[in-house]
Amino acid sequence: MESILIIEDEADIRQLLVFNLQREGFATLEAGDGLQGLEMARAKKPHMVLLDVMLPGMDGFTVCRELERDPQTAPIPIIMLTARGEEIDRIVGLELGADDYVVKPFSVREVLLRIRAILRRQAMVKTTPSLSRHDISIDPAAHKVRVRDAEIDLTATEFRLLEDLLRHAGTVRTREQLLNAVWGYQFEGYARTVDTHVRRLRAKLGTSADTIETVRGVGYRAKA
Amino acid sequence: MESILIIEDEADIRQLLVFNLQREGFATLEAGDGLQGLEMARAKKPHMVLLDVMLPGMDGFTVCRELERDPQTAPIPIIMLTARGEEIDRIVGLELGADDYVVKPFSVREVLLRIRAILRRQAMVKTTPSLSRHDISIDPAAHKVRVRDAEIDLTATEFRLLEDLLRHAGTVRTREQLLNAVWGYQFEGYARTVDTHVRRLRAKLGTSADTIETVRGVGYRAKA
DNA sequence: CTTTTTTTGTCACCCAATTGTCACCTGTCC
DNA sequence: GGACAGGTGACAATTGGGTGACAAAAAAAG
Repeated sequence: MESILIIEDEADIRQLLVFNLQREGFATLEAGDGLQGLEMARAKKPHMVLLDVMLPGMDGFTVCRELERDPQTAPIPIIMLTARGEEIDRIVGLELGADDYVVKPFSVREVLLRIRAILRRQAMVKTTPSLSRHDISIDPAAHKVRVRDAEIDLTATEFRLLEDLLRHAGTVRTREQLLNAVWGYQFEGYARTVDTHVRRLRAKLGTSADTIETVRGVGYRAKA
Repeated sequence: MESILIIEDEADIRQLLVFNLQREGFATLEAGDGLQGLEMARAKKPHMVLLDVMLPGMDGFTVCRELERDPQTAPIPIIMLTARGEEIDRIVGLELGADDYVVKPFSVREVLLRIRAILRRQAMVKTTPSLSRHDISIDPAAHKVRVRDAEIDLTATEFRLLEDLLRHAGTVRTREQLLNAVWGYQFEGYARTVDTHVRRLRAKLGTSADTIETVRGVGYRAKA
């Protein structure tokens, strides 16, 4: 679960954020001043920091700079909370290495949107590498598949299925596992739906169809 | 070294700016009234102009307009110095082509930050390369698009959409990603707005419409 | 300022591709 | 042969994207 550290001296605002973030499924950490926040960030390595600019003791800019300086905490994205909407604050904040800022008074929705945007952006960076097994190579970013240099057309589901099998090449994947990975956890349906998709996939793979092996009584496996 | 022209009649303020800018490593040019400033800008082609609104003779707005009109000086960014903090001044100033403004009395730090911000922004635009894929070439700086040597007219949104797609040519972009990149992260609306804009974009691209491919169940992709 | 034009975001409808399901077939292993 | 697991063809339901229309919003013109 994603943990978020809130560094904010006003208890009301902290409460508000904590309540809403938890409701949205985030774990929260709280700090009432800059120094405490800095220490907590170092100790707990949260996935994100919401940082108020106006803080007693060490101000938000300083905290931000410190977080950026420590290689341990530098990768943690920071969203600045600023009371004044002046351009100057924005520039300074982003120059410091903050990833985004929200101007107070903010709507909780806005904060959530930005948190999600940043997390998504991060998730994207760890882009899945392309895979090659035998004559099949897939490029998840482009969503393209080539069999022996010929590009083939797969539907979205077929693509995810093939990707999962290749990613676990050499390992048997049960229908259950495939349903979870390809269809998602909430999928409740006919287990043999998998069979149908494997069939369609094999048909499109043509001569390389045998890359996907049937393991009788267990599931399917891509040749290692 | 970056040279900055200061057009300001009050000697004290000019002094203050000159002193601080030089300390920060900028070269400075000075003009005490509008006409002189205009001439100096034409003659010296500074990298930036700090322009007071209230000037004897020719006022700042007029100078600004003149600078914008002359192709020789038009690319030079202008920061307006205004005594009144009224919204109207700001709008007029920016409408005239000024890049930013600072309200007097200003802090030197603020002015420096804005100068740096603009120079950084410029550096960014400069390094934004123009793109070409297949028959389409776009020039982000000039905001122009050519399809097979014929210039076509795109709206702002269409342009950003095309730019994003081309910049990620060969990679599928989900509607979500496009909304983030083209519309901004705070956009929360109908995801299929993207579809409509893709349609409009394709219509304008004419024969090259197929450069933008639909990846069913995933998103859109520009041909690599 | 008001009016006009352009741009933009939504929506409803349509059609085709995709998908899940089932009944039936085939092969394998006992 | 019979039981069982998986393959297969067919098919209906669903989904996803294209499209035209439209009103709100923004920009430009007067």
